[in-house]
Amino acid sequence: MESIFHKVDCFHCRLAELCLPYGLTQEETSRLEAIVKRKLPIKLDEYLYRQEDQAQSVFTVKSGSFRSFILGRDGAEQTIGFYLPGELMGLEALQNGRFRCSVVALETATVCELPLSRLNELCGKIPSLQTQFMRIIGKEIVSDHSKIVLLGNRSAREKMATFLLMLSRRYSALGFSSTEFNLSMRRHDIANFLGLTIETVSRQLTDLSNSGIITVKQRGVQINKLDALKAIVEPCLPNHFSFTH
Amino acid sequence: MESIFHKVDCFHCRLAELCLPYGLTQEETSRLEAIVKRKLPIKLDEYLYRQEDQAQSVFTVKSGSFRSFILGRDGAEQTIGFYLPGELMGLEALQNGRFRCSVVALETATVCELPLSRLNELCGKIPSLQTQFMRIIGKEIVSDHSKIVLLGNRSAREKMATFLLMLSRRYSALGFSSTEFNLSMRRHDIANFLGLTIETVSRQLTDLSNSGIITVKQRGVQINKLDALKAIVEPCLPNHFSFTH
DNA sequence: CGCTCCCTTGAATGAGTTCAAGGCGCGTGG
DNA sequence: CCACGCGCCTTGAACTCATTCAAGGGAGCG
Repeated sequence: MESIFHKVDCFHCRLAELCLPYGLTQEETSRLEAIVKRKLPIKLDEYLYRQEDQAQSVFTVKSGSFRSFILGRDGAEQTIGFYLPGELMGLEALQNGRFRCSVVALETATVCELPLSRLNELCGKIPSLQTQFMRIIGKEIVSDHSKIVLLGNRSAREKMATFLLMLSRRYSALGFSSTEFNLSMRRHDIANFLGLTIETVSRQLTDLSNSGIITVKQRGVQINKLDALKAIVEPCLPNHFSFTH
Repeated sequence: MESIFHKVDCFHCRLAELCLPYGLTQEETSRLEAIVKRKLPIKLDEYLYRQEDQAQSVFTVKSGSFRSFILGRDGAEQTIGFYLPGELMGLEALQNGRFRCSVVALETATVCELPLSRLNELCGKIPSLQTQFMRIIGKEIVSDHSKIVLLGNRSAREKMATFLLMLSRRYSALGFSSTEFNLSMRRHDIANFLGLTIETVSRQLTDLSNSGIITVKQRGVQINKLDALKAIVEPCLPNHFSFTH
């Protein structure tokens, strides 16, 4: 039974420096480790949690990827974001202890579960954990603001290019190739996230492909002209922002 | 000189229960009060802070209102949000101590300045302050997600109706009328916030006005048929959300 | 009175959507 | 091993909602 759970070992986790243990001593890390709950792997299209669930915990992605979305009364979804390894999910629950969106796995994935009560408690005791938690929260807010900018006034082409560059950037931060990766999400998810239709996303991808900037093969994407892609996006970026790694 | 500064008295502040002191004892409140810095009033179109400024503090609105926006390299602005009394500004600085957007006053306004280092410190000492800070952060994240939903897949009419209802709701939480208020922002700001053009906003307002749902007179808005306005928006809302007060 | 800024209105244009059809890859079952 | 079906994606053509372009109105202020 034990073997199907992933091991909790924050200190040796390759994601530690993107995650809560960043900046903690080995001793502090093991105190954090002690509150992490093990969890069974989550399979494609399974829910990690659902909108309106009572929230006891937040979660970090250990492997695989997730999509979060909000469901309207009319049944329409709006995808809020995608989560890659090292990223923290469920922060919206800080408001009142309820999740305000649903999260599903885009592929088989594992997570670390962090009970909120114990995490808060520990933050009071370990100042550098408190600091790092705040940094992660700040990052979430900054990232949400970028999404607002993206959705607000950008053309389909700019949205698509930005989306690819954001992924490239995040994969590269994880030590993967920044020019070649697989999209774990469906076209439908991308479209919904970008505020476009699936047809528009498809057309944008073929356009970018036809101009030689990228190569698309199913879910696989290869960026051939990173500069050209950046050139599409650059004028929209705030000065403080850069896709240069 | 002293008289042009507003007095810091969190315990008697009418906004206390929307703000950080909520849930604190009188003694705890005065400890919080002690770290609040006085600040000169900010006039129309003046900056509270600018994108890329070093961030020593976060701010709560004491009176008046603000607009936050991100400036792109091409000079294009994207309005991120509007702030009314009791709301906390600058949380994005938690990421790395820099502001990631600019904030300008929409009218003469006053703020309470909270130095981040001292606030963090105090959060470690007062658990209920830590809790309330987290609640406010959670609220910010939830609100950003609502904006993403709003910008993602909504028609101009839905956007406009949602915008008016959001304001109505927030004014009512402040003890003002939920059916009659003045817009402190220009049409341009509304348009930019909603991802529309100024002309479209203008047309939507006249449409709503022509159908008798609202009355518009310059910046003044009166909601005549709250239900009709809600009916435009309802189908898009998540189940957990309600404009009922 | 004559500016300027802010907002409204009308008509033409266009980017993205909608509708419709077809293709491709993959798993299942004959 | 092939045939079939299904989910996912692409492509084309018509349409539509919001934008763009252009002009004018009205409040506030020197």
